[in-house]
Amino acid sequence: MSRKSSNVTLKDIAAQAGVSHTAVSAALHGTGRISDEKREHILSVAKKMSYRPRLAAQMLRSNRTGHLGMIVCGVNLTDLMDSGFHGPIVSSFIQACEERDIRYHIEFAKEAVNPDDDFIPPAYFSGGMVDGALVVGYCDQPFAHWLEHENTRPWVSVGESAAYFVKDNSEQNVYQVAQHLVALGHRRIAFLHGDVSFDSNEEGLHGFERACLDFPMDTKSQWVHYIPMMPRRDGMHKTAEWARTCLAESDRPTAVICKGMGVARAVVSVAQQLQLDVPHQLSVIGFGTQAEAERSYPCMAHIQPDYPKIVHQALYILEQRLAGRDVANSSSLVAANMVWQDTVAPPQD
Amino acid sequence: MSRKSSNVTLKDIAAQAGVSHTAVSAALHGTGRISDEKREHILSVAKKMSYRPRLAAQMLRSNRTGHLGMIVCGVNLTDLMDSGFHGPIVSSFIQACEERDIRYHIEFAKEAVNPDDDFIPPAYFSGGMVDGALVVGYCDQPFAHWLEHENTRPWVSVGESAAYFVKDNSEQNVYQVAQHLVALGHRRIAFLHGDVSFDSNEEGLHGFERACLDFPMDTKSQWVHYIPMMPRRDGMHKTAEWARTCLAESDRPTAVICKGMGVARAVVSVAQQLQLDVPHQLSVIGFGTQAEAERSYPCMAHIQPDYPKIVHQALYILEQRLAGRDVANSSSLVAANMVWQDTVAPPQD
DNA sequence: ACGATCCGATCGTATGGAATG
DNA sequence: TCATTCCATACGATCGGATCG
Repeated sequence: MSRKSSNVTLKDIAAQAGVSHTAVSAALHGTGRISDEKREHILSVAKKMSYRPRLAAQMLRSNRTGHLGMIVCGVNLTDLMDSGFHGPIVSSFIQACEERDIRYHIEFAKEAVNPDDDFIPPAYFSGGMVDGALVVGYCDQPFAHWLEHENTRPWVSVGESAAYFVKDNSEQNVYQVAQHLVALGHRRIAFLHGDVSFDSNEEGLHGFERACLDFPMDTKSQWVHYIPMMPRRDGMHKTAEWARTCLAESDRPTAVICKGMGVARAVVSVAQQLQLDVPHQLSVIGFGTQAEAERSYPCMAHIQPDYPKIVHQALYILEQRLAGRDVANSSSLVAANMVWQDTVAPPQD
Repeated sequence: MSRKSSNVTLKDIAAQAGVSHTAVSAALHGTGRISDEKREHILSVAKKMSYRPRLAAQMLRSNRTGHLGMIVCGVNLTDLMDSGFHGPIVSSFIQACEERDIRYHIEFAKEAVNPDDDFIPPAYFSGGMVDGALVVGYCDQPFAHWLEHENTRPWVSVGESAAYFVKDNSEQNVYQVAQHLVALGHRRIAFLHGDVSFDSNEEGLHGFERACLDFPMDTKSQWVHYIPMMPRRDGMHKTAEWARTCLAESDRPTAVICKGMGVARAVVSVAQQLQLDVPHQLSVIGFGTQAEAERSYPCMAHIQPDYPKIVHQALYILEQRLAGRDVANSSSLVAANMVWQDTVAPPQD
């Protein structure tokens, strides 16, 4: 029976050390109800027997787990790691928890295939294996309802509005990118955006429109263009088509803001084929992570949501709620990091 | 006390339904010791009270968790998702488990900072929260020792040799890429490889060397070149430098095999600047995922380790061991998927 | 004798209160 | 009185054995 735990328990240590199992428990927890020399002895025995507490027993007994959860919604598992949002958020969460020695568990919300299926709540969260959780992305209706009405544990939303939430300030980010380009001398600026049914894309578009009103920018309707991202190859070809058309004209844009690093790469590639120098004759900026940007050649200027900070804020709010404290700011918008390397410069005539 | 579980238990349901708590348990499990009408009644009550079993209690009582673990080693958390290996493996594992309704937990091995620190075993694995685990990547010495001597649970290695392991067949993959290029008519083939202190890179290099012996290939020493990947920007610049030198010569290579998609992109970009047509005058292939390949323009030919299959095999072995069955093949090498789109063609004179 | 139902012990840990010196 | 030490119990689900009609 290879699955048998064969694990050392408190009793085993107690027997070995000649004390009661409660003494062992006390020793391991540093609750001061035991003499120093006995504690030391017990600890050494425990170490020798390589004792590991049984987490399930601890959780059951203490009715708190000391673990936090992350529930990821609305992402196709095939491209979790390619998602410009979910991937980095998950990654930042892991990193934040490891740094603070918080135990954590990540799970994925199951979306109902057809509407009359029973809703299946996230198992760890509803099974009491975590004290609270960050909920990432868009929750579908049954899940939102469940969170609201049947769930008693605290949670904080990441990326979507809710009672407690933290998200990227997409509107302001795009606005600032435009501002920066204008300050460099750009007037003709294009914006290739993503699906506006996603909040962040819609907000980004608003930011661009606001910039058009506030700054001396020339725009044409075909310069604000929607690129569908899926399937990916289509998206790339549509981008290239757009670029071949718009960049060939004499009053072509001098800068292009691209939602997505792939789109930005396609624009750069077409520009080079048209003998346009990047960045001096055309500046290009992509939304995406630093890693993606630096795997482009030339290294792409990029706007990267501050995922670590977003997660940090969300964890802070969650911990306040777990501690039963009131939270002053129940929501926050986090500014992105912008890096202007290699593909952005003042425009050249 | 918002953390209080406030969860419905078997007893609550029993009280509500006017039966004993064991009857409820029986009803929920379909162990046939209860009459159909009572079972139905109990189930309806349980549903109405939205009962969720307490996982910790189940695990404690039954001494088996029904959960599998994945322990990820030797990756800097900052670039988990950018790692061409760990990211896709984790992603495939999640997907495989979700598809099969296996519960799972992913954790990251803590590497000792200095050697005399006590080794900290992975908490979930050693805390009995999983029945067994896949161990991904290179385990450092203390961890390997712990797995071997202090651990009693079964595990299967992914990506490194061990008693039970599954990994990518890097040697054969590169060999086959070369074979394919030769068959297309290529003779002058370059290979930009990664750090050979990683097994997979070393094996890939061996595969290339074997191909050089077996097939009619012309090689020069500078065509087999090591590109350090970190820091990333340096890697890209070194690649570009190499390409500017080697692709300008009259007897330039007609095909380049690149370890890493960033490297491949840089080669394509320099080639285009040198007015070389890709793929007709230069074929380029990168190792990496389909998603990365399709975020390049033109879409990059690529070699993608078959991560889903690797994980599938590893899970199979693990499940065999958990069931106490003997495993016929305790190890396996998995062939990669190769896609020749857009950047590979027969050479043109 | 048999199906339906229930009781009680159990997993490993944590803790208030009792007993020890 | 006080510092130590230990006992009994509870957490929630499971399952062998006992009970009932």
